[in-house]
Amino acid sequence: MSELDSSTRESCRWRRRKQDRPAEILAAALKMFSMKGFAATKLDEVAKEAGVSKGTLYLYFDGKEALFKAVVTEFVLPQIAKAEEQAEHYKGSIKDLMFKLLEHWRINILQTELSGISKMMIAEAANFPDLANFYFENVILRTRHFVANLIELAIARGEFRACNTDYAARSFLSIMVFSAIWQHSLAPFDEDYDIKEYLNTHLDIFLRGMLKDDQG
Amino acid sequence: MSELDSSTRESCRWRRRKQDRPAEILAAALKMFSMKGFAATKLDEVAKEAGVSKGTLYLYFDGKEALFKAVVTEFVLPQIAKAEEQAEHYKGSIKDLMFKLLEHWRINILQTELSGISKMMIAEAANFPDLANFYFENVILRTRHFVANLIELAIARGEFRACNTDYAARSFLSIMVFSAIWQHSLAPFDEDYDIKEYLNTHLDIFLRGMLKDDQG
Amino acid sequence: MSELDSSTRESCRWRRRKQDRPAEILAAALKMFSMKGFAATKLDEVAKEAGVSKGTLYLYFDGKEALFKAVVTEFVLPQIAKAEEQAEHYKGSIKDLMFKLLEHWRINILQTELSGISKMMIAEAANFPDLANFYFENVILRTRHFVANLIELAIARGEFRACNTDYAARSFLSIMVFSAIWQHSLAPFDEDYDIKEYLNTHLDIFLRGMLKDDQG
Amino acid sequence: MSELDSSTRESCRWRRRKQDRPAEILAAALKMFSMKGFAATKLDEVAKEAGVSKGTLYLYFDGKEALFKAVVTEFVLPQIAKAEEQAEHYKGSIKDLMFKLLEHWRINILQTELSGISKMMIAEAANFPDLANFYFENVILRTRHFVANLIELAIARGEFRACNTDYAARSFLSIMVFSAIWQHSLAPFDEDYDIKEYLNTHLDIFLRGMLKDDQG
DNA sequence: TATGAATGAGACTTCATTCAT
DNA sequence: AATGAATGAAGTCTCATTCAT
Repeated sequence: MSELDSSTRESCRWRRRKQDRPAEILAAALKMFSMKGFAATKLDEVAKEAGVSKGTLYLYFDGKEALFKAVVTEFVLPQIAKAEEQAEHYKGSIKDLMFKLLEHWRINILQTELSGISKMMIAEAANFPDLANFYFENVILRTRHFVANLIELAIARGEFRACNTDYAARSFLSIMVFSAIWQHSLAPFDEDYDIKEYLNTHLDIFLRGMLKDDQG
Repeated sequence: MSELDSSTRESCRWRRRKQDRPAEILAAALKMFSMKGFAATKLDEVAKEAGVSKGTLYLYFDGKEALFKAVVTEFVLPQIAKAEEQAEHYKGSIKDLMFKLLEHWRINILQTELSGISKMMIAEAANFPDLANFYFENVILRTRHFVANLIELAIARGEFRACNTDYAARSFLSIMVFSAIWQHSLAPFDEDYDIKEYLNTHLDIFLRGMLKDDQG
Repeated sequence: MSELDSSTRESCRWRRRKQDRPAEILAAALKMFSMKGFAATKLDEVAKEAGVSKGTLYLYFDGKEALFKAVVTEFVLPQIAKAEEQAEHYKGSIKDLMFKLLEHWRINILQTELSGISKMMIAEAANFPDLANFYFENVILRTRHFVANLIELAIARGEFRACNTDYAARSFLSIMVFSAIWQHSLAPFDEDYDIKEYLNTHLDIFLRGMLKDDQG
Repeated sequence: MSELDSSTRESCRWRRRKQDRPAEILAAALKMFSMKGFAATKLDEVAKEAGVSKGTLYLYFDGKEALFKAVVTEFVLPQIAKAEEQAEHYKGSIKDLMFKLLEHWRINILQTELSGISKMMIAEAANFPDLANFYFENVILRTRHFVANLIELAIARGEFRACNTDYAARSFLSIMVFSAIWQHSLAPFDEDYDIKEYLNTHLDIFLRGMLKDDQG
């Protein structure tokens, strides 16, 4: 991996690329934190995973907590922006959009290290109140409004039946969040677990429950 | 258990309460572990919460890991037995039974410390593989079969539409598990969160999605 | 063991014999201390070996150190008295007396728990200076004088050649002490070790080295 | 080793002396272990003695037991090699060689910290069976064969009388081992103890007991 | 007298953090 | 910028000792 990458960057293959260091460290930290949790992750491991020395971590981050917070904030916001963008330009039924969103979620989040962030926040919310608050405001609330607006739109269009859009959005989002959490906890023990099937089934039930009777 | 015991120990107000110690310690440990996670919980805190000294913990449990495992195994199995029993004697529609189950879940689990166990297992599954496996087999699979059977019955009765019962059960259960996890993570930041409303909305959607068109 | 003993004492078989407690505890302590050393011996083990509760130890001894000191002082002095008495009444050559002494040593000390005391003192001398001093004065010096006197007598009798009796006594005694130490350390690994053969060979060499040339 | 290294590390007066640390720590550990025994030695003391912090010990050794084992194995084997080498090149009587060996033992072992190893093994053999076994095989048996061969040679040469060479070797070695043990236990209380006199007397007796009558 | 539950000081060990190189 | 040896605070665990019964 490093061989190929380095050859594509400038001409100095033999020297380590300093501009990539933060990203490499963040990726390593995301991997370790989401695997083992905050406390059980040793900075030694993160450093080794990132291919740097332990001291180097401190050149880029103020410490373990700061690294943890950086992982959450750096990786999570771009994803939300992407989702919102995807929705904005979408022409078609809300039902189809929701399907698309889940598919995107499955491919770009669930099946990557990014899904670990959900588990990390769940596990460490009580130990990092300010981070949890940031996450809640900027991730949870923002996506909830986003989804609630979609549902409202669907109701206005006559696609969904009238309902409490806020709680309907919570329901939809809990499908997504739970799938991410599961991925990083008990899914490894759940032998015949098929993410796609799970998401489709759950979305199917959700949509049948939301659509107006004359739809579907 | 408490009724009988209390009559025999009335006289010993001070120390020497060997019979009660394990339960007191387990309760304290559940509280601390579910609040702060395994690693972030100090045995000092558990001891203080239980009203004993640090050394006393070791009279009843072999160490921190053993205590953690005991918390999970001791508290979780009785709850499942209760749920199964409740279902067994139920006369009425599956729809109503599901409503009852969620209500029981809300009152006896979500609003007690017991809901912390779900978060603990999610957070520590990777660090306690054998415990996670035990939990998966004895809690997840068992409840999943239990719910899948209910759904199958509902389909046989013509109450629910035909579907993949295994994944439908996963959907239903993920509602429950997620509500527990939420309770111990971001719910404190979710100011206008109403558990009852959340559960009802989600169940409503679920049932609308499951019921045959001529039902409801 | 307890059945027989108790039946021979008074009539109360069912009650524990309080007058034996200290001796039972000392015997148990000697066993454990000589096996595992002072620090590695737990009072729990001593109590269990003695068949009493841990708290009972404190009724008879002031603590672990006091118990250790009692083991050394209680067991060791009677043995010396015995040896001295044996020598006093002996009619015969010093050579034969030394053989008898070693035989007595082998049978009554080496092959019993008592030999552990030597190892204990060697191992713990630096940690128990006052005990070591007591042991040195009352055991080492006393026996050294005793043996030196024997050698002096043998020289006077023309049985042994003239020599530094003090150091000759040290040599003889180091045979005895070393055999005891070996017994409780590496003898278990020394598969074809035969105590009797060892003592006889060593004594044989010693005597050949001490006897006047015309003796033997 | 020290010559070369010292020239390369002259400049680093402060920290960062990875090359020397293990030896410094081992020396400190040997001192403390042989003084106080395994259990009574605190790693704090070893660290202080070695001039490093407690944590540093763990950079070089896996823990207290590993440190103890390292002390035994690292210090003991070179000594045996030296003794064997000394004997191999010796021209002269076995009697003189034994005198030389004891002199070497006195100067290079007894009067240095190295003699503490004997006491340590005696004291802790039961608590470290695998280490004791290693010590027995590689130290005791090896030196016993070495000495037995010398005695056999002396007999073949007509220098010593015929005897059980194995047990004669045990006798000779027990002189050496005992002198080391004594050094680290009761010698401090033995005010007029003179190592040289002790060894010479004991060797004198041993040799008189071993030599053929026409020798000496 | 005897018990054994309870204690808490003290040891080993880990690991985030620092800093001279 | 990067290293990694060194640190020491903090946590887990043990066990001699106490004391109410």
